Amino acid sequence: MTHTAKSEFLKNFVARGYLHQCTDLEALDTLAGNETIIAYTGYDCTAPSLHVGHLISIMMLRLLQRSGHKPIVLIGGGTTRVGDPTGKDESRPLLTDADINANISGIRKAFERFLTFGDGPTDAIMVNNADWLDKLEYIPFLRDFGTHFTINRMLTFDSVKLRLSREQPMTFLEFNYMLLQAYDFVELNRNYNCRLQMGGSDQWGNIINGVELGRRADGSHLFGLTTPLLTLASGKKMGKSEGGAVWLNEDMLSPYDYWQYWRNTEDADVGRFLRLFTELPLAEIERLEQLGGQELNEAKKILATEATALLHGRDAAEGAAETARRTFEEGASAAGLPTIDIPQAELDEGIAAFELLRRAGLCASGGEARRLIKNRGARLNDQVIETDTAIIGADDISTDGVIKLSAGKKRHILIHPA
RNA sequence: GGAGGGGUGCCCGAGCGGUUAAAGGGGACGGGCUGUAAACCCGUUGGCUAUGCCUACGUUGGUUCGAAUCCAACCCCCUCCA
Repeated sequence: MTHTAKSEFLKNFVARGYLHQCTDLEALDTLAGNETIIAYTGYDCTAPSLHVGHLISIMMLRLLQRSGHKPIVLIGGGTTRVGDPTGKDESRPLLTDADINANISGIRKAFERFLTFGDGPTDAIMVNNADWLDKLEYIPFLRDFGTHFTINRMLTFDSVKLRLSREQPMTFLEFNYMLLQAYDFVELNRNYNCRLQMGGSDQWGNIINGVELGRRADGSHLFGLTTPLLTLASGKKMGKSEGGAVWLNEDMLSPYDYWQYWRNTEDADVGRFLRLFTELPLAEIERLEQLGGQELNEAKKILATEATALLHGRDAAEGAAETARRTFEEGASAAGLPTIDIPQAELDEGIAAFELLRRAGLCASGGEARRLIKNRGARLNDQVIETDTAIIGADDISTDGVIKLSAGKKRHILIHPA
């Protein structure tokens, strides 16, 4: 990696820490300096929303667009029906077409926050590989493209090799995944003049296949670019918050909880995350990551607000910051915390504490709630709940007209009588 | 088709007739220390309108006072052979 990037896009790409591997950095840099690159990243639609694990690649597409190039978001409506075996020991359960379509519309939402879609030369477009994969004819496909793959080579790919070496089954369906994904690149190149595929480092093998297939089938010079696999400084996997996955869609994770996720970044990750997940100037980031000890918390708040603003908008981000400030720094039951409605009549009657914790979504079951209370981790209006059968009722409504229910120090819910 | 090995809780994995809601580890959650961090220490970890009841060791049936543990059939996975 001795090449020093000159193009706007790759200069920033490298400086902000997105680069892991590239098939031909020098040639890509030249291309980026001379013309508008059309590039794509593929997304499986196995869940109704993307999550923070996808964020680095979304930011990468955003950077691409802001550098004057054109992003294509490829939704894997077709490949999801096959299932990417990469990094998995077991086949995924096959999703129904209805599930897949519902997931596609959920996923679309997040992209609209980060990219500008439209018909212009650098406007992003979204395509679904089901549009061409579903129509493939078996024999013609095998004759046109199957001849460019040898089983010998396919067996050397990690996605296959790992599965086999661990004596886990891999079906022929899954084995075909890499052909189909490679074919996507060829299809996008032919129809949209797409030259570059980007993705996480775990997709390197799949990306290379596409690049090679394009060269063999069409003689095209295609490029692949990957980002590093992100793990936390402590070695843990990224993307868990108190209570589950960090989804991008607002209906699955509130802006407040999203803000909290970034606020709780480990010290050692702050600089890296500021570069990857915000658009603050690099000089500013360098200053922030110099902060030591407790002062680093200021940098974390900025990270949280900037990252949240990109996804949920500036207002929501500042609102979340303010709610957090009042909750954590003043210990108040700040408005803006996630809220649920409970009918006034039920509150008048009184609800058992364990039951309310479950209804509020703070605990998955009544038993879990009882344990939480036993461990002195449940609080009602900031007072520890002593017994699991305690009754919460209208008397507990504070002067703000709500009841604040907490599980641990960080998870709070406001109960609103309705 | 044949021979052998195997299917245990969120995951890995012990148990191989009763004291087993099932060792141990991981993960997760809560508490402590801190800075809403990491590391570390402690606790919890099937469900329920709960001193009891229900569900659970691939499935179904059987033996037994009693089965995750023994038997039978079936399903699935792995390895070798054809």
